[in-house]
Amino acid sequence: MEAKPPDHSGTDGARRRGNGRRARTKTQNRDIILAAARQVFAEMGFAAATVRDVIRATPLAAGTFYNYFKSKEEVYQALRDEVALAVRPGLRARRRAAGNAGEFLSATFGSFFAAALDHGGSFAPRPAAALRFRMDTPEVLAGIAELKEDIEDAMARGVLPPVDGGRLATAITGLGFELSQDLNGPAEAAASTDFATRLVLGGLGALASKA
Amino acid sequence: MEAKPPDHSGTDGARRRGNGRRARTKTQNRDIILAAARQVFAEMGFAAATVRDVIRATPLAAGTFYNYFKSKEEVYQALRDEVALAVRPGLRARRRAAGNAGEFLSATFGSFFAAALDHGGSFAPRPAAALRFRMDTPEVLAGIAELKEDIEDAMARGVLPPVDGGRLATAITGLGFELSQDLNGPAEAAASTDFATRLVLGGLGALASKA
Amino acid sequence: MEAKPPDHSGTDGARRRGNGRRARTKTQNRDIILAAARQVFAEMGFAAATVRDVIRATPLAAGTFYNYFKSKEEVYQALRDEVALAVRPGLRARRRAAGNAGEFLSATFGSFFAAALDHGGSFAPRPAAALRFRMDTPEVLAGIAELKEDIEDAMARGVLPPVDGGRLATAITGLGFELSQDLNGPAEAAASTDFATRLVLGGLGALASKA
Amino acid sequence: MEAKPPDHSGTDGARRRGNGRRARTKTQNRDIILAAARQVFAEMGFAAATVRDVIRATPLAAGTFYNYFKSKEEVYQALRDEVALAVRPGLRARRRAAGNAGEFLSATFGSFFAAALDHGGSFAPRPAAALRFRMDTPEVLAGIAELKEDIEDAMARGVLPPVDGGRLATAITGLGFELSQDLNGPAEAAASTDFATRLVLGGLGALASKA
DNA sequence: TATGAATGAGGCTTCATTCAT
DNA sequence: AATGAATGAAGCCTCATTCAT
Repeated sequence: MEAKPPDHSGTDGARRRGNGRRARTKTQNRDIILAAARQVFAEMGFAAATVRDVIRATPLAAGTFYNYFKSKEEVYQALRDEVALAVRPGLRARRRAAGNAGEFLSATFGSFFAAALDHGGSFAPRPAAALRFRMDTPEVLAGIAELKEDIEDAMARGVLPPVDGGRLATAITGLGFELSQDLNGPAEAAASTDFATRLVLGGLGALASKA
Repeated sequence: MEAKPPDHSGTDGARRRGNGRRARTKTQNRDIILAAARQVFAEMGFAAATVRDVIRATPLAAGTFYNYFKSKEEVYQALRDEVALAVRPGLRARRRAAGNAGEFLSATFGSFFAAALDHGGSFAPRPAAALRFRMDTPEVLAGIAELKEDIEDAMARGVLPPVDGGRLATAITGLGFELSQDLNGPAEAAASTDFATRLVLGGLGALASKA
Repeated sequence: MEAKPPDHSGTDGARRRGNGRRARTKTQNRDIILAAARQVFAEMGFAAATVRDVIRATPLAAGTFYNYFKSKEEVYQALRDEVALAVRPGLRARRRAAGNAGEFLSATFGSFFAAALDHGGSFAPRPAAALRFRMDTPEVLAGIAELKEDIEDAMARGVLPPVDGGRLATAITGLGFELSQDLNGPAEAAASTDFATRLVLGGLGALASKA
Repeated sequence: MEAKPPDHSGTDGARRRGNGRRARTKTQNRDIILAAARQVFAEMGFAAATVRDVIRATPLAAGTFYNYFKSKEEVYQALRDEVALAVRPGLRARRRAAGNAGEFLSATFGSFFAAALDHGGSFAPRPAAALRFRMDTPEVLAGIAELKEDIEDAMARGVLPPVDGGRLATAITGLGFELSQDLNGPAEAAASTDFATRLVLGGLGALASKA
């Protein structure tokens, strides 16, 4: 129970005043943790990640995490909120503005593959145990939910034919993830966008003529 | 080091009351573990489940687990392989016998969803924190490779139109896994099979007319 | 989550077979923990002691503790039970056999000071923060409860006069503890026994003649 | 490093709404902490209480605690000293003025129990796991030393019989602390005073007739 | 083979304490 | 002085895995 005073001196005498721990402001630290969490969740998946993993991806001390979040889940929530505010409005807008199914789909797949590329292999296989995991990070789950909504909206507007919206969203999601695994550059992203868009576009026609 | 099923019932077949030597038939323990693992993974999700959880769902001792599997991942693999082994041979035959794209696709998706259903939740998402994951075990990877071969074979036979075979296989795989996550009964499996088959069928038409 | 295998090889090649960890049997380990707990509780008091403190006073690994007890409190219970069975029956017998108040009291104080001496300063001041703590270890609490019972029994038998039994037990307890703090040898124990016995004996007379 | 009461109200006397400079009178924070500590110790026991608990029971910031006290123990000491300072001078006077042993003892025990009562549970045992403890802070030790002096003085004056003065002081101390643990109101304090006084009074007669 | 106790790494969280502001 | 975020030691406990029997 007797805590020893933490050793702040360290081994480098240049640490003092100004660029020490006070160089990191409160808001900065929150962002540092969020950034680390995003990366860690992307790399090893939310379920496999531990709070310690997040902390380790940070210059901060273990206890500092708990000044900002009570648990891994709470970080997750914050990430959701953040992404919801930052990434998705644009995609939503494009989808909502889509005048036809092709625009809707190419916006969707194009964004998805672009994001996958940006995340530099975030969705790619891990070496761990030679297994391939695919984790739904916060933004992904939120994105799926939005996709579902947008599909329903598009159907209501006549932009998409009236097919099974839930399955369509699921199908698009699966297509997107699987095709994003092997992306190796913008050219492939474009080709995959084209492929997926046409596949689903054609499929929609077939589904609509029957349903 | 690879887990091998025990071949003999050992020396204490009379240990359990009531059914004599049947109580210790070979590979029984392996099956006990697999059954427990399937249930535990289904109940709490693969990521959240621990080896201990699996053992606890078993009448066996902790050490016994390691006579059969090296890790949780290996059990999972075995669970997957079980499906693959049961499903693949028949699937291959049906695909090779397919006279048109619809038969090819419905055989593929139908088998896949049936297997997913049989495996009662092995693929299904877990509540909240236990997010979705997917593992490509060797057997599964082999299954995907087979799909690719079969697609090429079908194209050569004119059963499928000449599109990008690699992407088509990938697309079908993604569609299959994603749609299999939410299956809740045979009716849904049939509906998903129908949906996926028509989607890809229509898509193939669209892709073919351009490519 | 990936645990590395514990290093059992150590640095001494003579560790193997026979005198390794299997040299400690299950029951022995339970006793080892109990003995360590008794000492730790006596040294620093139950409330201040941690499970880690107990483990550290042991050659066992941290996790082993939890094979035997769920918590500090559970050890405490076990200690109570143990002491109840081992130490106190003799004292009880002597008190119950006491033919007069003097015998009752000298048995009580004599046992107490002997135990204090045996415990080699268990009740003595700690250097910690220059404060003196007096903790009621399990045996102490149980002993106090028994003292109360025995007093009532003795009053019923006419061995003790009918005074306030609760306060008498408390008074004897306080006297015992305080006098035991400065004991430096058997001679002092005897002198303190004599002093306390006569003090209370005389006091009883005075209390009885008024009450 | 010793905690000193702050002497000035500082520069921001107008900081709290409503009562101007009175809001920041000197030593106010020290008293706030002491009051919070008294309550927290009473509620959860000294051992279980943490500095954080005390701070949380306060409107003050964590760091402020350390402007006044170095540790939990120091707060406890201050709490004790408070009593001692309030009680000792009067007690001394009464003891020195005592014309007989009864007056001497009832003054001693009466003051002690009254103080214990005033301190509302500071000495009382906590539920279950938080066991009893007693601390002899410098002030308390000084009080005991004073008792010893007063006893010798009383013996010299013939007010107390010539018995072992050291042991008598110790006995009175132990009696006092132990009986003070269970006090629940003024009536009990009076009863305990009466009980202890008569017990020791009678005991003194017995000890004297032998010694 | 099966058993299950032992192991110790490591996850989670809270704590006492410091220190820039 | 007062603040309160940062720190990291250390408590608690569970886990995967080993190994003597």
